[in-house]
Amino acid sequence: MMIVGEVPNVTPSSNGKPPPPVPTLERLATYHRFLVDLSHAQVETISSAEVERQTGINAAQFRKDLSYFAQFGKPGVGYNVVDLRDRIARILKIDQDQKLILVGAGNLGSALVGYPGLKEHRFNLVAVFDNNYGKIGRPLWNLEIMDVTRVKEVNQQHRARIAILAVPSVSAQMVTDLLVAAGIRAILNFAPVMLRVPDTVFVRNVSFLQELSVLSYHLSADPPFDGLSILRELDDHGNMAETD
Amino acid sequence: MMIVGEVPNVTPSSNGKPPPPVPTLERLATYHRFLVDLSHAQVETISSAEVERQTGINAAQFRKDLSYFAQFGKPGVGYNVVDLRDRIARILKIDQDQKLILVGAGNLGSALVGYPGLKEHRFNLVAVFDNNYGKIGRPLWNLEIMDVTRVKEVNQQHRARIAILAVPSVSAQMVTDLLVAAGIRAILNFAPVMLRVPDTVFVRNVSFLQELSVLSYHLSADPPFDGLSILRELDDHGNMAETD
DNA sequence: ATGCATTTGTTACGTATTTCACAATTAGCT
DNA sequence: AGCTAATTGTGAAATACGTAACAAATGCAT
Ligand SMILES: NC(=O)c1ccc[n+]([C@@H]2O[C@H](COP(=O)([O-])OP(=O)(O)OC[C@H]3O[C@@H](n4cnc5c(N)ncnc54)[C@H](O)[C@@H]3O)[C@@H](O)[C@H]2O)c1
Ligand SMILES: NC(=O)c1ccc[n+]([C@@H]2O[C@H](COP(=O)([O-])OP(=O)(O)OC[C@H]3O[C@@H](n4cnc5c(N)ncnc54)[C@H](O)[C@@H]3O)[C@@H](O)[C@H]2O)c1
Repeated sequence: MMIVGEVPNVTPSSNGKPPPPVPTLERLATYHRFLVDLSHAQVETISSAEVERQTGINAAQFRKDLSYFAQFGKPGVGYNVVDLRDRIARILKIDQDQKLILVGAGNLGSALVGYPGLKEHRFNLVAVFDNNYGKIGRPLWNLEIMDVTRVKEVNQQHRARIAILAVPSVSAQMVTDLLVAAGIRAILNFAPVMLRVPDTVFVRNVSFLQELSVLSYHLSADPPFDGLSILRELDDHGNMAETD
Repeated sequence: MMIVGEVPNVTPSSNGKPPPPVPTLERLATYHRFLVDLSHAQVETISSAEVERQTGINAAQFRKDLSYFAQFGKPGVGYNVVDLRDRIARILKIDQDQKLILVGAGNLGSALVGYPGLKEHRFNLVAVFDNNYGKIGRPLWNLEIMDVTRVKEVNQQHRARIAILAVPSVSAQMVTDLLVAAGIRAILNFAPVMLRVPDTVFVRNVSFLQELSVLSYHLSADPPFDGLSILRELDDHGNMAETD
């Protein structure tokens, strides 16, 4: 048994090479998004140095991240934007439709169900569940909210492997157990609790309160509001003037 | 100038000691939440070993995290739950009301405005902004949506230092510049883009698509849906049976 | 009061991740 | 074809982070 905060470092198709670090995988998704934008802007090729300039991610980091998978670029030239975009999509398996289910059709869950970014990344939300009888049977965007107790039965049809969990903290573990029993192998958890899952199941936690707390800490050295003194040093894009 | 993915490692009140790693700060927020729950359950004291059992975070890690700040526990006894909870709150500056503003009263923004967890952590949302004239002037929960062009003016009143950014990617940089000009020092960014900010401003990104992509990658070694074979090994809490 | 079982705080160690630095590769130019 | 400027891919060095191990501190039982 395992209690999960981070995803365990397992290699898909365990070969000889060292598995890519999880931070590399996270950045891969960032690169993908960035490359999508570049491709829309008709940019043909890009160098690692230019990636650094535009994203702030160190150029060597970018190259090393890619090196875990294959060779993508041409020395002296750079990377073909469309090619790299598609190859990263293949690595992350966001090049083909992937089914998702969601539990918890509340405030946050409803926002997620209507989020077009999911489709754009080929995540296909196929079912939404709740335990509130006032909600079950009602439509949410293009889906009908279903009884959470039917999740196993319903997922025998869909065979989704990823679930989004957007229920209150107190219910999160209970629902997780249902999801695991329904064959779910990966959970994106929005409740601020650590879930207990078998070690065959991956969990990633999203916690805004945690993020806000970290920001709050970082401000704690500062005066409550530094007035507008700093603003005099800023150009009209809000950036520091005169810095390289 | 700096383009931010992670928060730079600056110590509040730069003294001699090494600054706490950012992962430590993230876990601190997790401990705080956990301690709140324990205090509600009337638990008086807890040992690092028990923290490990209940959260999955290594006991030595827990002790080391705390050691960056002060001594909190008694050897042979453990930690006083309420005391530790409050001292972590002080470290993260979530022991006193902290003003927030939010830009982007869309799907996600609306869910966030109504999120009671904010108040519980003493984050006090004081103003909401949008650029859609159909929304400006309308109420959202207990606030009135204001014109984003007024953000600087309005924040001269409130003097909030933290902003939540929930606008579409294309607008994110533009709005960020307004926020910086309005004296905002920390941004929680939900748009899947890297923001350019002066290095006096902290940014943390929240990206579900990135999280989903990492999960997607981890499943890529597996068969599409591993049927129910695995379920035979699970007890009725969905946990692996017979694993230590 | 002493001894024992427990648990902390911290130093030392090990692993993971990032950054550096450079040989190797490519395209364009003459 | 050979030279040049640009840029990759990658081992090696540097940094950051996590884990283990243990002396010091505490409370409890006798
Ligand atoms: N709203 C936000 O902006 C926000 C932000 C950060 C984190 N979160 C977290 O996300 C989760 C959901 O937040 P929310 O604001 O949407 O809450 P909510 O109360 O609006 O929605 C929760 C939904 O879950 C359903 N639910 C409760 N128990 C259930 C169960 N056992 N099975 C199935 N469904 C069940 C409820 O009926 C409700 O529809 C919470 O854990 C919250 O802490 C929310
Ligand atoms: N909805 C989700 O569940 C979800 C999930 C992940 C990420 N996101 C991200 O969060 C952001 C918001 O998503 P959403 O679904 O709420 O979008 P949305 O379109 O529902 O809302 C965006 C809001 O921002 C406002 N806006 C646009 N330009 C603005 C500007 N220049 N100044 C002020 N306000 C402006 C719009 O009027 C709208 O009200 C997007 O970047 C999206 O990618 C959303």
